[in-house]
Amino acid sequence: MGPLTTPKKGREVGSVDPWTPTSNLKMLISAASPDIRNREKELCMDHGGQEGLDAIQDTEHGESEKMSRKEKSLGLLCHKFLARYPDYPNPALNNDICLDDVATELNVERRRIYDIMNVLESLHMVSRSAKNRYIWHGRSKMAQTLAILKQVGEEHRYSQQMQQIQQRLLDIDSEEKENTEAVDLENEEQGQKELFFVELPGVEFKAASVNSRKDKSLRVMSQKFVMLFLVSNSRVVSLDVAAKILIGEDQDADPDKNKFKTKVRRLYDIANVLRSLKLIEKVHVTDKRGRKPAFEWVGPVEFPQIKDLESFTSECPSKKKHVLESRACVDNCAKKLFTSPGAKRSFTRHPSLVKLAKSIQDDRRKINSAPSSPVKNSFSDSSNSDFPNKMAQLAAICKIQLDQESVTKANDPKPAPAEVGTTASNSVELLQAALLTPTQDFTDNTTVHLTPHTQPTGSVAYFPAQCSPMIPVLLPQQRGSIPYAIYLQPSLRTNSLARPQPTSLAVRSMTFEDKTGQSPTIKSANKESDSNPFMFKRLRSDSASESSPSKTKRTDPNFKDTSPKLCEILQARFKAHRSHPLSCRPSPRALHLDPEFVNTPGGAVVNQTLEQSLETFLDREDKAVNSDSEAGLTPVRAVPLTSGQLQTETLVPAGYLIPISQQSLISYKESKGSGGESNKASTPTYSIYQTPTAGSRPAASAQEITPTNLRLYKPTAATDSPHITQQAHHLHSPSPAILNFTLQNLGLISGSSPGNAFATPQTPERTNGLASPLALQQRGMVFIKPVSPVPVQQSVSPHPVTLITLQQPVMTTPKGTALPHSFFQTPVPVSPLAAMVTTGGHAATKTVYIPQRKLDVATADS
DNA sequence: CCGTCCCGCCAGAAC
DNA sequence: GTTCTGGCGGGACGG
Repeated sequence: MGPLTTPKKGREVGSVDPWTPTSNLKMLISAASPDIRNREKELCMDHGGQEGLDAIQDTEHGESEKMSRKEKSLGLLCHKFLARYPDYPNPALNNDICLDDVATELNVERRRIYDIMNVLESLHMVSRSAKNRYIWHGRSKMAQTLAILKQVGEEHRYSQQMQQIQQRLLDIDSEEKENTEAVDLENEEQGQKELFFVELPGVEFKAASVNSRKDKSLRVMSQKFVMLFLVSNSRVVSLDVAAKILIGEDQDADPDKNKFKTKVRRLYDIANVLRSLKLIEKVHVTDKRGRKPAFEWVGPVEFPQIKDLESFTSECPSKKKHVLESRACVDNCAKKLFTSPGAKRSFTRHPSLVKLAKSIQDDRRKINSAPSSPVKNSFSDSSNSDFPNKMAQLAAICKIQLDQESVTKANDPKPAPAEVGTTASNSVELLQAALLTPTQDFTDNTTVHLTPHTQPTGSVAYFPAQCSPMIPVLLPQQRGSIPYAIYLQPSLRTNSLARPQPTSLAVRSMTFEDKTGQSPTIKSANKESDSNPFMFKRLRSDSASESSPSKTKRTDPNFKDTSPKLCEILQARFKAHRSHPLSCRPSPRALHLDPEFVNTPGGAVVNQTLEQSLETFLDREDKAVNSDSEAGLTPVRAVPLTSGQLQTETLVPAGYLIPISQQSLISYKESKGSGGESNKASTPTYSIYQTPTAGSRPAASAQEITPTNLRLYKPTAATDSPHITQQAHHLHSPSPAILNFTLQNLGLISGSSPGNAFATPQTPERTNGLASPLALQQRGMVFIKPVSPVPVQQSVSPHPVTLITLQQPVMTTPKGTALPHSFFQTPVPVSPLAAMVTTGGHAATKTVYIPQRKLDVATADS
């Protein structure tokens, strides 16, 4: 904690006060920065020179009471605080910050510390690790954070808003109301958006539990405020304009004066901290009206990282992009994902992962032993460990899928129809979905979490989450050769970034919960009604497009959660066939979960956890199916492919179609094997949870699973190999990258492959039935929603949707993409996630964004 | 008088 | 119930 402060001079030492150290720091700081100097001068240094030190000391130790207001200012306090920590802390060291200690040492009330911490947290200079604790990150994440904030700000059109507001103020002057129009426009366009807390890639995590506070308004406000600077050309933002923009977003209307005043007060609080950070300086702008207080950005303007981020954020997020673009995005995502898969490497790279792995394993053990326990802590760990697994799984899956596909195609042309929803595009979709989801989720809350790549864990989480959401929505179609993935966005929202991030968040937050077991059950039982309101909403929204963005978004998070869960669920279902409901602890989830943070608004949601998400996911699917049919939406149809694969068509009004290589197919293993029951049944879910994957073999599950599945699904496939599959994919799939990826994975896969629980169970049933009929489908199948039409599905579902089969393998069609999707889907949440993750650590985040963008785009299009 | 913004009440979330 | 967080706005301070 205090190391920084260490050195002190005699004087300080002499001074008994706790301040001493601080004062030294101050001194240093002031020396370093003019701003500070000035400030301090005012406070302490008045006398002059050398004395400054003395003065400071004196003042400080003097008494708190005596101190003038200035001496007690938040800015000065922040300086003191900052002086205690290095700008670029050694991550290896313990950078814990204990609020109590800080408050005591700085001799201030805790309340004040919160103000500082909230602003610092908004810049990711600290992250909350637990109740009274924060972890100091210093400026190590600053560039990335600013880059992201800039992007988010751009997406929100802050610069435009600022201009509009300025015009209003100036032009019309205060009196005219005309502004309203502008405002309205803004609201309309932006409306949804609102922001979310933007999270950063690596950081996050912290204590899941802790994260949820409802608002975090100061944090969000701080980020928005910073965005304004980053977005504006002049780098100067007047206080009133900033206040208005911030007010507008939060709540429209009027609230006026008081509200404005309050906002301004807060802005001063934030500004003081930012000034201490030397990111802004106070200035004055003079317009018609006169001189107004304003702040000028004096921090960094360009961020190297941006590229990456952009790739993630901007690209994906970009809302505007056309569908085609979305495609591109997808590809990008896929690439990223794949690359990440290169993952293993990445794994190795990330030390954190390695470290985590152990802990994760431990956690898993714990989890297994104690199903009910949530394990927040483990999450992060588990997540980390999962990554590799996931990666492996993905690879394995890819391979398997390819093999299967090849095999199936070659050997069995049988119709996959049996399977409910098979979608080639699964993997892709998943990815996309994942991406999208986040966005949606966030919209509601307004906080965007960026969890980018940096941390694998987090990324992992993201993917899954992302995937899950997407999936439900999307239905890949494999018509002929054209594959598309459709992403449904409930509502398109402007905030692309937000969405994605949220997803990630959700995932992390999800971490898991005990609930899963229950919820799943319930859901399965009631798929429609209860379980997933979210799902429905999403679906609806997507399909119908009506739903409010926020809702959708929320849903997304769920999805995310679900995604991993889905995998599990699938597994569970499989197992369910066997039957067992267990409590499940989702070890795997834990993996995903990364606690990241989830700042999302609905922190709670996050917590809900994987289980829920899974449930939701399932539900969604079901719902989706149902809803589609019921609502008239067209959900996805299962169309028999030549090979017998089913294609799902989704009708999603709002959704976007993204061409994907093949989309993942979704198959419903269960349907075959267990038939509809599984789907319906929550049982499966249970089983899922219990199963294996999650619980029992956390780590292994992911990786192993894949392979296993493959085997199970199609032993044959193995033989064939990817080539065939590939070919097929190629036809369909557009992205070579994916293919490559898959190929690689295949190779990888071969390597790893322990069987998975999933696989096993499924094997018997499915293998036979499924295999033949649905080569592709089987493999990849992820499933999806299907509409009634689908033959196979019926068993599963009429509910359609849900299906998710475990099958991971399927993916083939879509080539690379497909594979990935399948991974996601298939493998239990975790595995897929893992895959995602791998890629993702970095990519993941980005990926996420992409989807969002797509969504956005879609929306736009739609 | 007005820009700043300290201070701390108090509600809500987290234990 | 207690503790932690943090929204919020009265009203003081300083120019």
